[in-house]
Amino acid sequence: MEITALPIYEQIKAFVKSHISSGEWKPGDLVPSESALGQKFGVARMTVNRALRELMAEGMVTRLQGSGTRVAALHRISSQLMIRDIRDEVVERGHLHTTRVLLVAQERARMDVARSLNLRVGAKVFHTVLTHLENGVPIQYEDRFVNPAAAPDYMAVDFAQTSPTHHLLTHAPLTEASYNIEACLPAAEEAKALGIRRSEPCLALTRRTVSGAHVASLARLLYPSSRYSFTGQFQA
Amino acid sequence: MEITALPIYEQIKAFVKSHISSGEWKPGDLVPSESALGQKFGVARMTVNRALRELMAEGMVTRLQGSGTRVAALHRISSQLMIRDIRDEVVERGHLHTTRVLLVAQERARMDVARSLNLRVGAKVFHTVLTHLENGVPIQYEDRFVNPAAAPDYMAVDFAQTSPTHHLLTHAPLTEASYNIEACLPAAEEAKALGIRRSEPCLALTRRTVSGAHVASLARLLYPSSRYSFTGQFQA
DNA sequence: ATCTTCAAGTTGTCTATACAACTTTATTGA
DNA sequence: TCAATAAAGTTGTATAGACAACTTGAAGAT
Repeated sequence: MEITALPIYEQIKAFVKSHISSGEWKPGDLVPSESALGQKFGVARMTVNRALRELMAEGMVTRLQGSGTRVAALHRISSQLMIRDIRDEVVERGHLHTTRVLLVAQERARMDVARSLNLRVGAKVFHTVLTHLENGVPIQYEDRFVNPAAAPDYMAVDFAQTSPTHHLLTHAPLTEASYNIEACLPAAEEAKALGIRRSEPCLALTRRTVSGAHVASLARLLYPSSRYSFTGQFQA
Repeated sequence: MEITALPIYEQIKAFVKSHISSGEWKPGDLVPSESALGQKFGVARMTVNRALRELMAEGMVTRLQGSGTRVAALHRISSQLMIRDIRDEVVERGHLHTTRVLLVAQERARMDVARSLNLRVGAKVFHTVLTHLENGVPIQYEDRFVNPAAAPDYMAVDFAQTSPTHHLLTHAPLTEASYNIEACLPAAEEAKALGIRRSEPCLALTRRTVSGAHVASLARLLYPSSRYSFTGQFQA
């Protein structure tokens, strides 16, 4: 006896999933057609359609109009990645978050910055550099350029209270983002700001965010490997 | 004149998205109800339902039965992460993929390996070490332990032809995975195998995969920072 | 042999309706 | 005043059907 009767489309999803993860239906195999499954379960085709459509969105199957539904060859798995405030992250762990502001300035865009922000060389940009500390220990060095058009009030923010990420997320709604993660050794001033040796490797996350018509921000976030790593998990 | 007439539900999604990303509808605001949007667009409620349901799956809105649809507070953005074969990745770039096999052995599990694979200390495990080369240049050092229960034929694989990832994905359907990304400096033998200096930082991806009831594999993948970085993008 | 055409099967979208489940607000009753 | 009830509005699920768009393979024509 079931405690909670799952909706039919969920039952169908579970049925297909179980055949896939048991290995009975292998990558490339045809999954029964919508009408076949509809008959089998005694439901309308639209119900099966929803089940298979959601399985496709989850990357379990591929569908081709006119051809059929097949078990996906790649186990593409989506992990819920968030662009989130490191302040929230620290607080969530029950720790103390503090900030050390190293630079708040209005500058003229160098070529690389201008290209990333989609501005002309020499255009006004906001530039901030700061470190985020967890219980007094530096865990992130944040070097950020902001497009004034996307966040005109950025310079007025008290970064001791409000993180750049928080201000941007609330004042420049996020529409698109791209990132790059690499390993590197810190430059002299970065090592000094983080309180680590220059030989300690770091994760460098470079992120470019778009808000509406503007490229809002270009950030380089540096994490000492001894104090931070990216982690995640997915489930099929 | 439109070249391709988007499906109505896509048009509705675009309509709602544009109001959100323009900032006109702020986080927490009520989105018009399904029936209201249905009337506005002159379509059935089911069509609007699909649009809003997909927007919820994308994290743009939250929905509460009986209450309504609201603009999501957090811009949660999901990125499609893949567990894929590095061989495919290289071939897709139009380059030559080769493998250098350094170790294929049956061993007894050390404590850390046993714990990760959910086995007893001293249990039989398969252990492979190899480097993946792109156009002759080493780009990944792969150190992997495999649970014999999940992939009994693993030792018979010709790793010059078939990558460990490929064999595992096809013989031990993936149900769950967790990963950790960190920066590190290579050990002596790793640096040697990759042909880099010991001072060159690397990305280390540690991945644990589960297949059905078994923990299938524990892999440590090492990428020289000068030759590889993780990259991705999302779109709201 | 090769190309064309056609038929069957499949997925993609949309409708109009129905009822269930739930939330919120207003009304009623004690 | 407070609690219970009712009503209105909203989302969740499911149906039976319809037509469009597309793929595939078979039959037929050249």
